[in-house]
Amino acid sequence: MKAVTRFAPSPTGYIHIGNVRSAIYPYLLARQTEGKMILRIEDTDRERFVEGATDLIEDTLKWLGLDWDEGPIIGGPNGPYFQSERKDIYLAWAKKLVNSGRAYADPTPKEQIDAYREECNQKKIPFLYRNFRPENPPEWKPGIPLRFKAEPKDYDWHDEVMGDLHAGPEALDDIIIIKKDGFPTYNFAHIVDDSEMGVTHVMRGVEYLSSTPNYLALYEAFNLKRPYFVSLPHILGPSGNKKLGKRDGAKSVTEYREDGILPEAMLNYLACLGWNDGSEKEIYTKAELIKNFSLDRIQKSGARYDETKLLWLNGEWIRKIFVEEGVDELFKKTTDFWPAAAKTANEKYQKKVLSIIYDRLKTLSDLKTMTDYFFRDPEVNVDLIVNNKFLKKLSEADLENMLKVTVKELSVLENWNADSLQEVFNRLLEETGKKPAELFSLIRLAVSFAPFSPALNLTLETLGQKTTLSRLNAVARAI
RNA sequence: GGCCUCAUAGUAUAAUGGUUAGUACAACGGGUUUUCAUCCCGUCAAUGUGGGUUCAAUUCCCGCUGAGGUCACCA
Repeated sequence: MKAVTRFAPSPTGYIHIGNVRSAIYPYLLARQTEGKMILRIEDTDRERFVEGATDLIEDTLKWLGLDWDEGPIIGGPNGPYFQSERKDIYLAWAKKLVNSGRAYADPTPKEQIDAYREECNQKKIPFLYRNFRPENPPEWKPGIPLRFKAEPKDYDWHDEVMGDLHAGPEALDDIIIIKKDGFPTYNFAHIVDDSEMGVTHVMRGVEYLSSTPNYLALYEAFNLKRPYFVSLPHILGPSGNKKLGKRDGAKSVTEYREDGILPEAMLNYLACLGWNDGSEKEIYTKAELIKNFSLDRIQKSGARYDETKLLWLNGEWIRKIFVEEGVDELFKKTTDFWPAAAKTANEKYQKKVLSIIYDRLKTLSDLKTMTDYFFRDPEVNVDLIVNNKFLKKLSEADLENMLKVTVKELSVLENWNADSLQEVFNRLLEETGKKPAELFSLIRLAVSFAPFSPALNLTLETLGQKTTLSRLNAVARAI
C-alpha cells in the first residue's frame, strides 16, 4: 500500500531532536511504499507564531535529506499547505456539523468555564465540559467558539505501535473546534486536512493518544474512514525521564550541523533511537533505512537521548565516507570546519591533511583544533617538551643532541616520503640509543606542540622537509 | 486526582514458554615502535516487585511499584 504521510509542525521555532523523529518516520514510510510525504504548516495559533520558523523547518528537513512531495513552497494538488490559508475549508466543514446538530456555539465566558473546572477539581470528579453545556446556545457566528457535541460511548481502535486500545465514555468531551478568532483548533483542523489531503497514516507523538477517542468521534460524525494511527514514543532527556524539549536545553537539529555532525549520522542515530530491524546492524544509510523500516518494530517506550552514541556514530560515518567514497567526498563536507590558517592553503594539501587525520575525528569541527599546526608554525613552548612524561628524565644536552642528529639525518634525506622517513627513524633509534617513546615524542612535539597528532612519519611527510627542518631548528635554538 | 500508555545492564536494544539472556555505546583493563584516535582482545553489567497459570515464565494473566502522557479558545 502506498502510504501518504505528513509532517505537520507548528512554526513556533526550530526543530529539535525531540520532535524531528515525527518527520523521519513518516518520511521513511512514504518512501518505502512509494507513497507521498506532505509538509503542512500548522499555524493556527497566531500567538505562538514565529517569523521565519517555516524556513527553519524546511532547512532542517533538507539538511537531514528528507524531501517532501507536497508543501508550502513546492505546492501540490491539495494546497494551500499553511493552515492559516485554509480557513474557508474548516468553516465549511464546521457548518456541516452545525447543520447535523453535532456542533454548537458556546458563548460561555472563560471565567465561567474556569469556575466549572475548579468546582470539579474540588469535588475530585473529572471535569467534562459536556456536563456544563449551555442550555440555549445561540446561533453560531464569528466571534463565538464552536464546540463539537460529544456522544459519550466506548471506543476501540488499533494503533500500529501501541496495539489494540480502548477508551470509555469519560474520554469523550465537547472539544472546541473553531476558536473565537475564527481559526480552527488542532483537534479539528488536522482531521479536515488529513482527510482532504488523503493522508493514510497519522504519525505523531504519543501525547495525542488520550485525545484519540475525540478524533474517532469526529471521523464518525463526518462519516470518514479512520486513518492508520501511529503513536511515536517520546525521546527523553539524558538525565531525567522527562520528554526532551526546548526547556531542557534540547538543541536544534541544525545546531549539530554547526558542531560538525554529519546529517547521515544524525539521521542514522535518530531513526535507530526507538526503532531497529531486529538485526545487529548499527550503521544505516538513508536508503537502507527506507528499505528496512517497519512500523511494527517501533519501540513502545520512550528512549533517552544519548549524545555519546551520536558522537560515536558520527565518527563511524566520517570513516565510512572516507573509506567508501574517498577523500574528495569527505572533503566536500568539511568546508566550514578548517582552522583560519587553512584558508590560504591549497586544496590538495588540505586533502592530504584530511586523509591522515580523518580517523581521529569525532566531529568535523575537531579539524579546527587538530590541524592548526599543519597550516602555520606553532608557538614554541619548551615547557611542553621538558615536562613531557617521557622526556622529563632526559637532560637538556640529551634533547639538544637528539634534535641535532635528527636534523642532520633529515636534511640529507632525498626521498621525503613516509617509508623513507620511517627508515630514518629506525636508524636514529639505533644511533641515539633512545627509546621510541623518547625520540618520537620529542620530534612530534617539536613540529606540532599539539597534544596529539597522526603517525609521526605521516605527519612529517605532510609537513614537508623544509617546514619540518625549520621547526626542529627553532626548537633546538630555544632549548 | 480521573483516564491512557510503558517497564531487559548506566544508555540504546535483541531473543525465547526451556538459552551460558545476544549485540552496540559508555566504563574499566590489555595489545599495535610516541601521543590522540582507529583497529584488535578481554572485564564489568540487565529481565522492577509480589502473586497466579505451567513440568518449566524474562516471555501469558492479575495486583503493586516506578516512569511518561493527557485532562487549553497549544499543538
